[in-house]
Parts: sequence; structure tokens; C-alpha cells
Amino acid sequence: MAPVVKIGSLPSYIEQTVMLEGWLYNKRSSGKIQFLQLRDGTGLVQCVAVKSEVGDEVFAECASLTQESSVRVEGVVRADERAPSGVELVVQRVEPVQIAQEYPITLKEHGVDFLMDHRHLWLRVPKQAALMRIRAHIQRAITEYLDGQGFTRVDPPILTPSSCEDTTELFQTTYFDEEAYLTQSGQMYMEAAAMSLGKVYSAGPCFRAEKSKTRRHLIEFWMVEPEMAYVEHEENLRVQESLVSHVVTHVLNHCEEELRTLNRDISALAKVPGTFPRMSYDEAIAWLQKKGFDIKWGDDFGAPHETELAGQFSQPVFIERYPTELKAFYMQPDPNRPEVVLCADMLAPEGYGEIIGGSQRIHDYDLMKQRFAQHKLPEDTYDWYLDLRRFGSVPHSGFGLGLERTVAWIAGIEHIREAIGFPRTLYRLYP
RNA sequence: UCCUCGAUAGCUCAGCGGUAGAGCAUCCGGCUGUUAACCGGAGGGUCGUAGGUUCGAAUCCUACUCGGGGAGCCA
Repeated sequence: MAPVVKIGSLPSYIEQTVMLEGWLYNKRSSGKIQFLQLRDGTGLVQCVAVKSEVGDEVFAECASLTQESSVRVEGVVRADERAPSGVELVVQRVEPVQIAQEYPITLKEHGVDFLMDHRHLWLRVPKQAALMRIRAHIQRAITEYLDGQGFTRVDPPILTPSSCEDTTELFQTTYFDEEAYLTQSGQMYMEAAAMSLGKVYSAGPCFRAEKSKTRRHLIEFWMVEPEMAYVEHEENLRVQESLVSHVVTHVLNHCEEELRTLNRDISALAKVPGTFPRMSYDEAIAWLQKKGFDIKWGDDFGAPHETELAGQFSQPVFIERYPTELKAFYMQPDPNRPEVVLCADMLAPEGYGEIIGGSQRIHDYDLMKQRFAQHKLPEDTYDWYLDLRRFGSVPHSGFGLGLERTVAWIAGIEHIREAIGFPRTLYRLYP
């Protein structure tokens, strides 16, 4: 019995007899020769069955295989310059595992709606598989980096009693006799954990019931939220640029094949690692005004503004110190200019928009209490959050990195929905 | 919520007032080096739903349903 090996490792089995276990990606045939394109999750290889060599029975078995049929194939590995991957398998024996019915996703074009309805099958095509691998590598690079920097992963709850901000965008559910909501951010819990462990992060799903229909939005998305005690604004930004640089470098080093499958412009990614450019909100407004945009100090940026701002740079850019009024209640005011907060958004280049939002948090009890009143937040549900300012409060900072936006940018895809296995988009809960 | 575009064969689309079409997929036949293989043949349709205009509607009008893209908001 020939050893079972993975397609990705075939180059080290030249002239040996091996068994492959996979699925038929495509088949081309003539009267007396068939080319079976087999995939197994590690790669794609062409298996050649010649009628005069394998005999009528095996040849007929090959002919019976339909697109996406599962099959074991035994044969001899052969180096061949005509093969895209440099190797082929000369078929000796095939063992159909299951003959697939007429497969819905052909090698031709399909519309978004159809593909989304068949997401469970769409994942099998090389491009989607490459995206899942890149996503996994990005997650690995993130946790590798943070773990290496002394962060401790702490998992916040998914079911929460109330929101971090306002409640209109929350998915409501019940918790026995109480109202409960699906989390839209683990940040407040991370602040609590940081007061115990110093540097912490979470990496998990967030849910926002926003009626957003754009290529940058998902209803359920994954966010990485580091939080650091005794860390102020400046260091917060350095951690962010260092993390993102590490992630991009990791993908460049580990996902060359996947990036090629996706036709990603690798030279653009290679320019990313390093120190990122910065603009203050003030500078950004002035720059936009000079460009002819009708915008004044105190206005928030829209998508066209962000695209224009990020378009100046080949690296992600920080836009920092936004007006206090525009930002979340927990953000620390700049001590020299209380009308702005010590925050920054990181905008990805090439028009991918915001991938990180972060800030230094308010650590003063009285100021936080005042913000609660201004934002009419119910003190009973947030009392534990105020406790963090009652018992050994320290300056601290953190940020949230949108995983799918980061994947979409690094992979160079058009739409964020392909950056997650089973996307939840507006009005789509299937499959 | 608003703006905008769309819905015709299993899929991608053409047809835009006068007999329902093509490519791919499927099935049959041919082909010993194919690369989304190719060549020949066959089957396949309540033209999203409901109403209206008209001698006649896939085509024009209205409403609805479902979906795409975008805005706001955000990661």
C-alpha cells in the first residue's frame, strides 16, 4: 500500500508511488488520455491517466469522476515541465470515495448572490481557500506578536448586560429573565483585565446591528483588542504600527503562494513595515480644505475623506487627536487641549479605510463620572467600570483592530465578506 | 433609514412592443498533452410577484418582494 501524502509535499516524492486523498477540481479528457486536477487542501496537482497504461477499468473509473467528487488516487510522482506546479501524478489506481452530483459552482463566472448562497461550497475554490489561509496566518501573527510582547490573552464575554456605547446597534436577546445583548466590543472588560495583568488582549467576534451595506461592513466581525496599563497615547501608536508591520511581514514571508493566487501586488505590501506617517485631525482638515473639500473643524470624516487622506501614503496613516465631541465618552482629553482627545484611527492604504481605532482612556474618576452624566449612561450597569477608576486607577490605552478589514487589505480583495468563512451581512444569515 | 442598480434556462448574460436566445454546466458521440481544453448533437423556461396600458408585454407604467453597490455609522 502506497503511503498517503499531501499534494503540497509531492516534490519530495519524485519517482515514488504515493496515494493522494482529495477532491476532483477539474477534468479534461481525450479518448485515450484523461487529466484529473486533484486538490487536497495543500495544493493542486494534475493526475494523468493513459488508457493504454491503466487499462479499461481504471480509465472508466476516472471517466466516472465528476467535479468535486472525493477520490483517492494512487500513482507515481513525476517531474514534468508542462505541469504548472512542476510535478504530476501518473495514475495507477483510483478509488472513488463519493461521486458528486452536478456541482453548482462551475469554473465559470458566478454572481455574488449565488456564491453567497453557496458559501459552503464556494470556500473550496482556490481563491477562497487562499483567503482563509491568509486570515489564519494573520491571526497567528497577531497572537504570536502580542504573546511575545508580554500580553496575556483574556476572553471577554459574548453575552453582556449592556453596551459600551449606545444600544441602537445591539443585538438583543434574553438571559433567562433579563435583557441581554451580544457584545459589540470587549474593550471595557479588557480595561478591567489590564488592571490585573498589565498588558492584555482579546480576539473574538463582535456583533453590530447596523444597517450598513458597504464593502467594509459585516454584522458579525472579529476584533483584536489590546489594552495596556501605564501606557499612554504615544506608546499606544508605537504598539499599533509595530503590530501591523509584524503582521504584514509575516504574511509576506509565509503566504507567497496565496498572495499569488489572489494576484496581490506584493510590492505595495513590502512598503508597509516601518514607522507609519501621522497627521493630526487639525492637519487633516486643513489638507482636505486645500484639496477643495467642503469640511470644517468639528466635522467627522466621511469615506471619501478617509480615502483621500490615506491615498497620500503607501503605508497606513494615523489620524490623531480628534475633537472630543466626535469621539467615545471614555477617551482621554489632551491635557494641553481638552477640546481634542488622545486617540488615533489607522487608515489602511489603497482605499481600504480604517482598520484600527484606539485611544488613551480616561483614568480620572471625577472626569469619567462627568462623562457618564453627559452621555446619560446608566450608572448601575456601568458601576463596575467606574470601580476601575476607584481602585488603583492608572493611565492606560488600547485599540481595536478589525480582523476582516485587515485581511481584506492585506489580501487585496474587493469586499470584506470574503475575508471570513461564513459572513453575516445585512439580511443574510444563510448558510 | 436614504440614494442607486438589478431580477429571463442549473450558472453568467443578451433580447427592451410582434414565434424565448447564446456561452458554460448536464447527457450522448469524437479526440494520446489538456491548462476555464476543444469539436458535433440533445434535453432544459409560469422571463421575481401582483395589477395596469395595448390588438399584442420578458420589453412600457405602478406597487410589492428579494438582492447588489453606495451614504450615514463604525473595526
